[in-house]
Amino acid sequence: MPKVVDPEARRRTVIDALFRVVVREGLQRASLRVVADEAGLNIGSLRHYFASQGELMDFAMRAMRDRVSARLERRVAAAGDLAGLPREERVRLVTGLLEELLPLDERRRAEVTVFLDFNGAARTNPAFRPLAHEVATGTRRLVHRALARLEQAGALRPGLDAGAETERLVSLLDGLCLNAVLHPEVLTPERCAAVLHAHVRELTRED
Amino acid sequence: MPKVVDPEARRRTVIDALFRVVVREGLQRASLRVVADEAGLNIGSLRHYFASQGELMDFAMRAMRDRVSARLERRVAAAGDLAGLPREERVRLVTGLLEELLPLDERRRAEVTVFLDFNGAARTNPAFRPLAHEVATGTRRLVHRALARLEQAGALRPGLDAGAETERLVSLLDGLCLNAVLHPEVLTPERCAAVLHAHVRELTRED
DNA sequence: AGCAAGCTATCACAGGCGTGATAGAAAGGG
DNA sequence: CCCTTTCTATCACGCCTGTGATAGCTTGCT
Repeated sequence: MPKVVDPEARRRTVIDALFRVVVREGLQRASLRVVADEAGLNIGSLRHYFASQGELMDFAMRAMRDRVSARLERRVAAAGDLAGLPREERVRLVTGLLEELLPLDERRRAEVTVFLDFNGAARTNPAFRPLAHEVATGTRRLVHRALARLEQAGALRPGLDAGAETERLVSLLDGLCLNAVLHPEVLTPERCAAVLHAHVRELTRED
Repeated sequence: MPKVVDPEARRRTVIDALFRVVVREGLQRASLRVVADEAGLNIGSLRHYFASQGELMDFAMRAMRDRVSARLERRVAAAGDLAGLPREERVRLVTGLLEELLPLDERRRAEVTVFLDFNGAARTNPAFRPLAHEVATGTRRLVHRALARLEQAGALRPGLDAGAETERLVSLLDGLCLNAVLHPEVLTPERCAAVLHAHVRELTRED
């Protein structure tokens, strides 16, 4: 009966425009008017799909989380059951999974940039806090499981506390993201990956 | 001839108010009117000491940098020449210096919070970029020197690349700051310090 | 054809922002 | 005392923001 537009697709183009604006000019510049312009839409049209600014932001950030976590789960699934794999293969797979969290190409760079801005905003914006908290615990769980899988294979150096190492690795990854996004000329993707590799190598080194 | 107010002191009270606002409500909420209210000043009065918003921000961020770097230099000076000190003493001093960069008490927590917001803004605000870059290279230099001092004492594990370890330690510190500020309930000051201690211990461990 | 629902486009309003301009108060030096 | 400089306090302007309201267009079903 109505028009022929797919609302799902429309919302996707809008939040893609939002992400472009956030990456280019920051979250605080992502007003309804600016995003609408970026999407080539009229603001009234945009508001037909997102009743309010809060709704837009909420939808966008959930979409971002879904996109990333889908990629991570795909990667985990592709790795399959690690049981029976040789030690080096496990280390390689786990490292690849952790690399997925770093801004090593343009796509991941954009995602990480948005996440950083969003997390920063979540500190003072109560509306963002639940999702930010969820993402934080989600990555912790992922990293913890990654370390646990190494431990199961006996690939982890003995005497390491899994909890403490999780915290260390999570903070290292976040710090790498931060520096790679804010100072890309000093922390290039190559150096970024190299630091992660060195860290994992140290965790899995046998004495 | 004029009034009796010390402009230096006035500016300090203003930027202290600014810092309080940034910590409590974020950098983007730190408008001239809000900061003036927080300082108990009229906006016109505030503008007598800071001609524009840019000037206020610039002054505030430089003041923050000066405050932190002064504390760091004091600490370095207090440590004095490390030559001749026993290995464990060196490690202890270096660890203490690095702890100065973490939000382990309210003062450092406020500083780190402001710095994170400021750095985030610097990504898209050209006016902030020079100072943000300077701070970033400054911490790198500090961390690099700290590691070098350990190396001089033979306290560093052999086979470590100083440059790579600097990058790793800087990112770890930044990540710890980020998580401690954004998720204080999961990364408490104690855990934060513990992670740093574990890292330094690992760097200085002999096999 | 015509109705209804989905969609696009605009207008208006209130509120916050930085800033230029300006007027008045305060206070020490002549 | 008064004059000059510093300081405080307000007003107004233009811009941008989110949002409520509304009118008009498009499209497909009956």
